[in-house]
Amino acid sequence: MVTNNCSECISRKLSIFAKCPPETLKQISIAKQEINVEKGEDLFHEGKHPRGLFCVQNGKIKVSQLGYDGKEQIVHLIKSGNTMGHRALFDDEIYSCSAIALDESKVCFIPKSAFFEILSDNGNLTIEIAKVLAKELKEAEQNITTTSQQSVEYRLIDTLIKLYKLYGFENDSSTINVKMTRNDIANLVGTTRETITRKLYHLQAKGLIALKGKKIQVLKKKKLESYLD
Amino acid sequence: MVTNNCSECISRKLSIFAKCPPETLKQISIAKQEINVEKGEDLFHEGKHPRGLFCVQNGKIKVSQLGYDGKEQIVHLIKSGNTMGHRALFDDEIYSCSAIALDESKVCFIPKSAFFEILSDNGNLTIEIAKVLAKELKEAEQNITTTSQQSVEYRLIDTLIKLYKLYGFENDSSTINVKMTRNDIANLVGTTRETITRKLYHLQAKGLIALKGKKIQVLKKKKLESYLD
DNA sequence: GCTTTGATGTGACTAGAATCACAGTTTTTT
DNA sequence: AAAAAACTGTGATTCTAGTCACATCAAAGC
Repeated sequence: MVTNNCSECISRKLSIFAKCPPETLKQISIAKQEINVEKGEDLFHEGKHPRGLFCVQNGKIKVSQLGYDGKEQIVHLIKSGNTMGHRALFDDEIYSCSAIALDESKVCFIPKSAFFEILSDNGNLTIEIAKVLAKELKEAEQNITTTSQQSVEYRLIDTLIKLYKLYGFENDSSTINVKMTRNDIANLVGTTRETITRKLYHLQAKGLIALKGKKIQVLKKKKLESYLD
Repeated sequence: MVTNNCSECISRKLSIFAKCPPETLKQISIAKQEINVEKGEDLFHEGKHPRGLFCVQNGKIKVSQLGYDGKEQIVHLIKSGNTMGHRALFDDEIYSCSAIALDESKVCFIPKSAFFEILSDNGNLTIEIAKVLAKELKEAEQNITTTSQQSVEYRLIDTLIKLYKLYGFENDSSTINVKMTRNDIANLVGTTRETITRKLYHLQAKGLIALKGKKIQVLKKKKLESYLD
């Protein structure tokens, strides 16, 4: 098995390890193992005990939790360079979320003990993690405000914008570069599948987007974004 | 002016500074200043630049943000020992929330520069903050799921339970020890004032609570909590 | 005291979105 | 290629909670 060195990982430059000195990267390279997940497979599961940190080399992953009646709520979307499981490692509890690949993904795993050793050798890294947590907390708080105050249509537009800001567009620079089912979109927006179907058609009828199977093409980006003002 | 030493502060034992060595406490005691706020006054305000960390000695404070049409959403409630502003300090942006006293409160303020100096001398403290952020993030994520999946009645019950778990009961061990307006409760639950009025009366009609002006007495704690199963 | 302001209660009405049921379509598996 | 499974679209219906309007009540100030 070839184990790649983190110093050569392009995704690293987007991650909390971006500014790590070579020694730290070496430590991580030795400690880590690489995992490939297929679309639909999970990396960790709600209720289980965290065993380490995940750092995504490439792919797309949804982090979601279940409501009391089993309905999924997606609380976070992950792309290259993002870490997963840092929340649970500090909270020191069982996972309150599951991570499921939306696409074939390559992920590095750093076991808990090795991770905390690396942290104790590198104080700046703890600060980087605090920054990520702070950013995620801000986003979550804004999400609460939006969810409890805005209509489904507003939240859907907000979500579409977040999707292309996160995963970008395809070569045509207008088709959002992610494949999600209507159900996934509903579980992200916080509504039902049927309502998402209707609202997407409504946005299409207004000429803002074009539906191409599971892909969504954004026709009027500026106008779409102006809806949030 | 008498400046109290943090080593003697009872609220400290509940705070991120609980396990700090005496040297660190001395540093903080010198750097901090004490602030008294009256009910309704604010400690910091959405849009302003963070200047430091707030640590609450006693009192009750709401942390809220405004939706696009000016409607308030309370995203956090604060009691003795809690810190405020840590999120903004790491996120390094303007405040996305305001902190307004629900009651007369005494708060210590540690300027940003002093705070980061103390952090660099004490690596464990950064970990404590990461733990707080992780806990708050978990709660925020669960809040998202509840808000987007549950009815107002469920969320109101959930909120009442959270209120007495946070602020406790009065001497009768049944009246929740906090005074909030119907509007505050609505902005916490994520609904309107009128709906909160109606739902509170409904819970009273069911014999679960008794309304005593701005105070709420919990008559059937077990039964109330069983609604969330 | 009286007055003003803010907070609360209540009814009538409306609408946005959930739910249910089923047909049609796409994707995956064998 | 056929069959099975998963996903999507659509209509009809229901209902929760938002909105509006106004009366009442409580608290704070002069």
